[in-house]
Amino acid sequence: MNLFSDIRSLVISSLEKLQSDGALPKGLNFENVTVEPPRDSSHGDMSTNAAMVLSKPSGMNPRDIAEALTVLLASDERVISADVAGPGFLNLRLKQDYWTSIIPFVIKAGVNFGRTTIGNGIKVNVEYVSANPTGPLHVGHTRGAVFGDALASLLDFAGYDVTREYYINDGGSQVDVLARSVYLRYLEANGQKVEFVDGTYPGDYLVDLGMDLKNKYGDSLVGKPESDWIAELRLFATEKMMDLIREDLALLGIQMDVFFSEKSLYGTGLIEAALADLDGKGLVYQGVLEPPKGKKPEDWEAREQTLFKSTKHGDDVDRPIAKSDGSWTYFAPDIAYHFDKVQRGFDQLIDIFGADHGGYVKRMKAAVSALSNEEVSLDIKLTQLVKLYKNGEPFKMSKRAGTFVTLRDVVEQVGPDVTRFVMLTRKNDAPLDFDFAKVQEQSKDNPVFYVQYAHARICSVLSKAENANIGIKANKFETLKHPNEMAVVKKLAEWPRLLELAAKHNEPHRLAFYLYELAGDFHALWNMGKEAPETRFFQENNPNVSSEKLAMVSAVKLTIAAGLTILGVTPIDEMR
RNA sequence: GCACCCGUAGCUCAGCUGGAUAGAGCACCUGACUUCGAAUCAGGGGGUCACAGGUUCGAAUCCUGUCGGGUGUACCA
Repeated sequence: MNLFSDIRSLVISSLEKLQSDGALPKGLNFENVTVEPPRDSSHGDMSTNAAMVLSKPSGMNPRDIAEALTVLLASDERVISADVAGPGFLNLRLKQDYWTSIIPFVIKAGVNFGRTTIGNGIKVNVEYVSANPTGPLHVGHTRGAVFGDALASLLDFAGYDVTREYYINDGGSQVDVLARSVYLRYLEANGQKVEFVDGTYPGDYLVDLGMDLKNKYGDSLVGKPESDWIAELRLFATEKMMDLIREDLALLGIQMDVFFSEKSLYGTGLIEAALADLDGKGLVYQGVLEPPKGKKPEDWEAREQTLFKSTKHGDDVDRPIAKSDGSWTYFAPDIAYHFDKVQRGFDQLIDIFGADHGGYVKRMKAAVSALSNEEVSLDIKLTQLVKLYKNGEPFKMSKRAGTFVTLRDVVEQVGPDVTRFVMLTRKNDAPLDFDFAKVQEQSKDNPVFYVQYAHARICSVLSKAENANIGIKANKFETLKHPNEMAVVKKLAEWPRLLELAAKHNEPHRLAFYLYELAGDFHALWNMGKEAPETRFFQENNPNVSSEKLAMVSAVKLTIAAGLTILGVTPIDEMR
């Protein structure tokens, strides 16, 4: 139930009536006609731009269209008044009982309030995290993990058929580095003194793996050449690391549907098949790239490589898919991976990258565009840096020394709910400050708390009412009249619309901001009960009025719960 | 050099498909607790939406250019 789309339907059907009456030309496109809450509530309850967007295509004055439209709209039983304002805005005031009809609907829908079918079962693949399997997830991965997971839930709620996917980069040279690092730990377990040089991973999360290897092989690998153990250790270490990463994700309540191994693309003909597809479209050639301008020309050497003509699909330069020695670049298996996604029948692909991978956006989009004949869309969302603080002081981390802040560190300190919500209080492409002290603070300064507190307050008053045997009214809300009460009810009515927009733009942070606003409207109403006792939700001597107000706050509670659930945050009943 | 992201109140940020007088929070000032949970609320001051052009009925939003910040820039993944 979306009151805004209901009224939009009314506007559209009224426009059609004007057409059949000859007051408006036929063949107009109504796609851009919107019905939305006006910025300033003094203008009315809902506002439509119909007259303005149809002015040019119909060749009519916007005010003339608006005037004709008001007559039809004003005759609808839900409408109190329809006025033309400004250049041709049409402002509607709607009856109180139309707004309050949302309340029983919310109560019936529960945490499914706002669930829609606009996704229409479209198959969407959301790929996120996809961290190298060389260590535990750190705080930067956490943001991508939370964002991707919330986005996946949001799309699911909006009626898409969602697959959550993780691409394991287990095919490249960083896995050799991992294997060598584990080998060093193995030597250490055998009593040798070792040094972690040039690019090996010094983190102590590999100590246990060294011990495991010692238990398995004794000292039989000590002093053996790399060729004897590297393949075995690669496999062993990546499996262990993926176990670790799966555990880390589970701490945040994240469960992937698919873990896709890069390695599985090698030696199976899949890379060759993807590149053959591009070749068949005339997009692969042998060539030499221009040197990049403004950067270390002294290192530059002209090399002939296999290139993908990504410029044909919007990229700035063509991209190498094979090195000069003939082996694949990183891009080649990535092309094959996205080819596989296309072949699995997804209608839309979404990749979540860290902002430091922004340079790959155009080439990946070019690849998907080429591979799918422009039929599958790829949206790439970049998540910006997370800056850590503790009481306002920056929190240093150094990957070189192996002392980075892990996902586990964060979740164990502040809990999964706080971690998730805070990560969503910024738009994905804006940097985020994460202060360990602040996010645990129980004050208005902390949006997680503020929203949870509203939910808990409602639970508290509902349980009081229950003890007094006062129920929740199911229809006919006649006493909800105060502007602050109506503000809350109207806010509730906005939820389905907001959800659709958030899903359409792939922006789950909008839910977090909405919940903060809804909680604010609720807290304001609550406090009003001090000065105006007749607005209190629970009034023992007036069960009828109470049951209406309690129904309203129940609806607020359920909407908060619905929103938090999509974001992966548990609503809390009590905070004492 | 080029590409992408960003520039909105003193600070941190929202701002919907281009829509009306640009909004929150923090901080600052003033007020509200014998309370349906004051961990909250009400009110106040605070803006050249980086700058300059353009598109149009209308621009923080779209286009071009300039300035400033971040990220990335051919045989790493």
